Parts: sequence; C-alpha cells; structure tokens
Amino acid sequence: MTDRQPSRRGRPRDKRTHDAVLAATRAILLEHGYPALTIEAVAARAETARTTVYRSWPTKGELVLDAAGDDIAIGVVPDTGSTRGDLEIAVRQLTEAFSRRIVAIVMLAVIANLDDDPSMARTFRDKTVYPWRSSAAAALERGVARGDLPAETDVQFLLDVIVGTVFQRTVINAIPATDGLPAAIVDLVLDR
Amino acid sequence: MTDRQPSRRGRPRDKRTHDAVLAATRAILLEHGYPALTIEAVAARAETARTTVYRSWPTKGELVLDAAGDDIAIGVVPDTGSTRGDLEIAVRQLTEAFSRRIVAIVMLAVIANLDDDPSMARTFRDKTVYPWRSSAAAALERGVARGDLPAETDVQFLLDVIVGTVFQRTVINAIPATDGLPAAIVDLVLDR
Amino acid sequence: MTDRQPSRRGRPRDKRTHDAVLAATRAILLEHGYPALTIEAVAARAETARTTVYRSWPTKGELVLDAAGDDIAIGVVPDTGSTRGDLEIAVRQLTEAFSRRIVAIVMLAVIANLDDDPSMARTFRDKTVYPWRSSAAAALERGVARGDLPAETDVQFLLDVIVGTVFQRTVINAIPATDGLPAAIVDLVLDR
Amino acid sequence: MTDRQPSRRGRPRDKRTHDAVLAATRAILLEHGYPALTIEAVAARAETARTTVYRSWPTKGELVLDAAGDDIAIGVVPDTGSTRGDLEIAVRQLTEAFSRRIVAIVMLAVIANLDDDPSMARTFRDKTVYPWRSSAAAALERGVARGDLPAETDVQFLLDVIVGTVFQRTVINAIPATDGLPAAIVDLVLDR
DNA sequence: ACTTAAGCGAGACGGTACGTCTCGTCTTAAC
DNA sequence: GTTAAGACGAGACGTACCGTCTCGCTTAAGT
Repeated sequence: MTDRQPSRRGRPRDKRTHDAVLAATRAILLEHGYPALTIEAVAARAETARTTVYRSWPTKGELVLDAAGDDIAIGVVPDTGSTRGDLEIAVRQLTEAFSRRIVAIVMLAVIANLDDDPSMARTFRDKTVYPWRSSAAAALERGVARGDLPAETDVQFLLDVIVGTVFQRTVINAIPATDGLPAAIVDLVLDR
Repeated sequence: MTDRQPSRRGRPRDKRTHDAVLAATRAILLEHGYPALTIEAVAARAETARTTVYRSWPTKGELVLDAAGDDIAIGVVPDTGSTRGDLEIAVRQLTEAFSRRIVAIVMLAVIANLDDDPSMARTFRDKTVYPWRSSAAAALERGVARGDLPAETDVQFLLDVIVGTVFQRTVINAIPATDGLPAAIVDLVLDR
Repeated sequence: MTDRQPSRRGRPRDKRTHDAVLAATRAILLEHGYPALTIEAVAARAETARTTVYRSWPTKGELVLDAAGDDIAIGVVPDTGSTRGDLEIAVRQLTEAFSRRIVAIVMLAVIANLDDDPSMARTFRDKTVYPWRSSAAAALERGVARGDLPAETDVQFLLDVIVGTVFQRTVINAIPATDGLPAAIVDLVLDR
Repeated sequence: MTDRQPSRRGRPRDKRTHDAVLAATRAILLEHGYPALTIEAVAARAETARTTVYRSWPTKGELVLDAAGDDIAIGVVPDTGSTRGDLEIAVRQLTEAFSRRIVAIVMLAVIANLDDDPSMARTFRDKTVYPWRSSAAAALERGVARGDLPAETDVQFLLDVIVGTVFQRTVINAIPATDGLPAAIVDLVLDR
C-alpha cells in the first residue's frame, strides 16, 4: 500500500522487518492508543532503526493505516432481495466494525488529524467507509425501486443518519452494541 | 474556573494576564487548530511565562475548555407547546452550534483525547451537551405525553440519532448546514 | 566564558551540572580526542540531558575552549633584563604548552574547524596565543633596543619562526621536546 | 591506486566513473572544504552509487589524497651549485605549494586527522613532503660540505624551521606569500 | 505601615521525540 | 565481478515542547 511501483532495482525491502514494524504498530495502538504511537516506540518494539520506519512510511498516518490493514474493513452490503434484510445486515456490519477496538482507535486517530493531515482521512474513507457506503447506497436505492422507501428519499442523508447514529453510540458514548440497535435504526429508516 | 478555593491571602491572580492567556488560546485554536496549541505558543502569544499558564490550567484540556467558554454553548430547548416546533428548534440549535468553527475544533480535540484524557470529554459534555440534551429529552417526553410520539419511544436513542446525524453532516462531512437538514431530521423522528 | 551578562532573572545555572559537563568534555578529549567528542557522549558522561549542554554551549567550539579553560594557557614572557634569558623562557613556555596533550588536541580541533568555525580560532588565539605572543614581541623589542637584535628586525616574522618551528616539532612531528630545542631556536634568532 | 591486485576476471572498473568520483571530490574540497566532503555528496556529484566509491577508496583519507593527486606535489630541490640559490628555490617551492588552496585544504585535513587516521598523514608525507624534504636536506648538506653552513648544523632542525615558518605564515596566519619571505628565511638559516 | 503569602516573569533542568543526515554494510538485478 | 540502486541498522545532529524547579520581584490583603 505504501510503495507506488515496487521498483525492481536495488536491495528489496526486508519483508520480516516490514512485518515486524506493522505488528509493533498494531500492538502499540491496541495497548496504548494512538497518542502513544511514536516512531521511536514502534522502532524499538520492532527491534529496528527509526530510519527504517521512516523509509517505508513517511507519515504516521500511512503507517497506522497500513498496519491496520484489513482489520479496519467494514465490508460490503449484499443484495439478498429484501430491503429490510439488506439494511439490517448493513447496520450490523457497521456496528460490528465500529465496536472493534482497532477501528475505534484508528477513527480517533483520523479525527485527530482531520485538518492536520487530510490525506489520512481520505485514505481511511477510501479503504474503509467507501465500499460499505456505496453498497449500502445501492441497497437503499433498491428499496426505493421496490417501493419500500419513498421515491423522493435522500439516500446520502439516510446514510449519514445510519453512520452518525452508530458512531455516536458505539464510539462516542461507548455503549456496547446490542441487537436492538440495528433493528431500531432500520425501523427508523424504513417504517414511515 | 479552575482553582477550588481561591484563598484570600497573597497576591491575587492578575486578571489581565489571565484573559490574555485565554484570548491567545482562542486565537491559536482558530488560526492553527488544536494540534498546534502548545503551552509554549500560548504563553508566547499572551506575552507571559509558561509557568503562569500551568498555574491556572494544569492540563491542556482545561485550558481549551476554559478558553472556549460560552462560545461552545449549544443552548437549551424551549417549551413552546409544539412538539415539532420544539424539535426543530432543538436541531437548529445543534446544527448552528456544530457549524461554529470553534465548536468543531474543540469537539475534534475532545474526541481525539477520548481515551487519553476522559475528564476533558466529561467536562465538555457537562458544559455543553448536557444542558441541550436534557432539555431536548424533555421536549421528546412532552411529545410522548402528547401522543406525538409512540409511548414506547426510546428517547436516548433518538437523541443519539439527532446528535450523530448532525455531527456526521456538519463536522465529519463538513457539509454546510441548510434549512433542509433540521426539517429532514425532525421528519425522521416524528413522522411514523 | 560562555554567558555574557549572567542575568539575575530566572533560575540560576546549576554549577554542579555545569562543572560535570566541562569535566566530561575534558575527559573525552583526553581519552578519545576531538573527533570522538559528540554532544551525545558529553551529556551521557556528565549524566545530564543533551539539551542542557546545548543551552550553555551552542557550538562544540565554545564547549571545548571553555572546558580546556586555563589548561591551554601558554603564559606571559617576563622581563628579566636579559634578551637571551627572556627568549629562552619564551620558547620553553611554548614547547611546554604545545607538549601538553590537551593543548595539542585543542589545537587540532581549532585547525579542523579553521574555515568551518573561524570564531573558535579567534577565541583560541585571544585566550592562548595572544598573551604569549604580545609579551614575546615586547621581549624581542627590548632586545632590539638593547642592540641584541638588529634595528631592522621583523618581530612578527621572528615570532612566526618560533611558533612555527615549535608547532612543527612538537605537534606535527611529535618529537619529544628536549632542552636543546629552545636553545637552538634562540641561537637561530639571536646569533647573527 | 588503491586496490592491490587489479584482478583480470570479471567486468573491469569503469575509468570514467572512477575519474568522475575524483573530479567530484576535488570540486567539493575546493568549493566547500574537507568537513563538507561526505561520501554521500561525492557519489551524488559524480552521479554514481555510494558503494562504488567505497569499493575503490575504503577511507575518506585515501579518496582525498588520490583526488588531490599531483596537485599537492611540492617539487624537488635542484642542485644549481649555489647553496643560497638552492635554498631560495626550496623555500619558494614550499611557499608556492602551501599557498595553493587545495594544498592548504588537504594539509588541514591531514592535521585534523593526525591521531585519528595516522595513515593519512603518512601517505601525505610520503607523497608530498618527503621528496621535497630529502632533496632540501641534500641541499643543506651540500652547503655544509661547501662551508656555507657550520659543520655541526642540525639539518632536520633547519628543515623544521623552514617548513614550520612557511606553514605558520601561509596556512595558519593566511598571510599572502611575498618575495620577502623566502629571502628572510634563507637569511635566517645561512647568515651566521 | 508592615508583614507575608501568593502570583508573576524568567529561565534552567532532565527528558522525550522529532525528522534528517551520514555512515559503512548488505543484497539484488543488470551488464 | 563490477556497477547502479537502494534497503538496512546505527548514531548523532539540532530543535521543539514537555512539566518541574528555582529564583527575585511585585502586589495587595490582613494585621
């Protein structure tokens, strides 16, 4: 994710070192959170030199997102033929993802750097939110097509409602997700 | 705001210095954001010593929240007799507040420090969110009493929907608030 | 030597730390030479922080010259009434000084930084060479007045002969100084 | 110049690269001095890889002396039949050499590394000082044989006087060499 | 009016982390 | 077997802030 064209010239990256750095990053994030994630600490934990870390990941943002890897993926909403079913799956995917410690930590990091390093937010969105969001949008549109939702439905608005509510609950208020939440959200969106 | 018992003996705090520090803090927050807010920079801008800042505000969180002062207040939802009217006012208060630059900056700071400095989040909640939230809860409960909302309504859940949606729109997605947003949210909550 | 006006404001310098740094510097210079003198090593040996060293001595040159202190002084040529006697003392002072390990090390450091940090050379000259050189010039001038040296004597040239020869012998060629050297040099200068 | 047996097997060294490195070294020495001479900079300027430099010149000293090449030669004192004439030529050769920017730079580098890298000093001596010094010694000995110098003359001492004085004047004090200097030095050595 | 506790400014202290530079070595593909 | 390319671990650089700690000076309330 980091190297553009992995250039065939010169000594290749040492995969074991590379992986050790990513593992160290994940460990520190999970154990102590993003504010404690210093390049110094990562290098020490990975038993390598600080310069080696800088070589592959010029910014902390890139390191964090690379280290998080697929652990922060949210998923893609399927098309089961049922609007309510699809949406319940969609919300469940979201609550499940936002409840994962690593996801919450990375989101807080992204927010902390929002106007400092906007590229981090962009990467996070592209890697994580976008696939879910566009497939969820498709599910809502199918619902509109089927007549389960009014024709004038503002899909993006509903997505913000869903994401915002789940974020508020699980991350900000740290309320453990229950089965009730997805149902309640879907009710809100559909039943009217 | 910070010291418990302001002891009658000795030289009293210098109000002009105190205010200069708060002004410097606000200025830096607005001009460069929270990550650039160092005690060093605040003291320099206020033309005072670092120690003077530390004396009154042991942590950056306290300083920021004290400096933001009433600029981050959201307001209290009135009782106009109309459920829809009250809620529209409530949402409008929220969008207006979250659209203020200083509020967004402080909220992002609070969230970034969520598990690093939970006291900051608590203070922010108490000073800012709680008054609005409890009065908005009252409005919803009046709505239930009036029969505008079903008896089994989960008030806290609806508040999370409202807050989460507005936060998502205005702060995360940075979509300029329009009149349509409050109406849409109220529709979502009421019409069913 | 480092602080201009020792400013009465603020916390005073910690003399023990200060002295420890100078002692560490001297020790490293004598044990490992100037190229091994890193601020890192000095701080470690003095058991203090790197920043503390930088605070008092912005450049390595200032640190070295301050640490060497009076150990690199050469002395002042006396006026005993005898031209030959004064000159022999003068040359002996020089050979003795240039034979001291600390002096040789500092001179090499000064030379290494000649065009990199000319201020170091200047300070070294002022502290060390100048007092000797001006008093030796006086001795030569007394010799001219007495008729022990020709009236047209180029005093500065003779001083360069003396300094250059001693430097060449003791520092460059590392020939242990013998009593013969001062005598030979004085003969060269006087007997003609 | 550096590698022992230039092995017949495999790809031969690229002469153009080799020369480019030496040229880059000379350029950096003249433009920025010895302290700025990093292998990094040399390789960059020669548009080659760092490793290529290391392969041919394991130490900076070898590189510098190889790059300086004949530009730091001093010359050999001729035998013209006249003691005074030979010595004047000898001193003139020395002042001319020490006045060359590249010579001064290399000499300062050699001196700065005196006890750090003694092999550099040795090589410099052998390549540069020794030919001049032994031929100048011969000139002095011819002078003794002719009776122009006393029988008990310490030839090595006089050579140190000459070298030391010229070094002091031209390199340390950076006094532009005049015709007067050689004459004055020869007078000092001969007239007595 | 005099004492005196506390605030103020200045600045030193030990410390952590930064991001960069250079080192000398090592590993690979290409020639 | 050299060359170009570039990664590697290492170490030092000089800087920015941190939060703490003296200091001498100032200020006003309480005696």
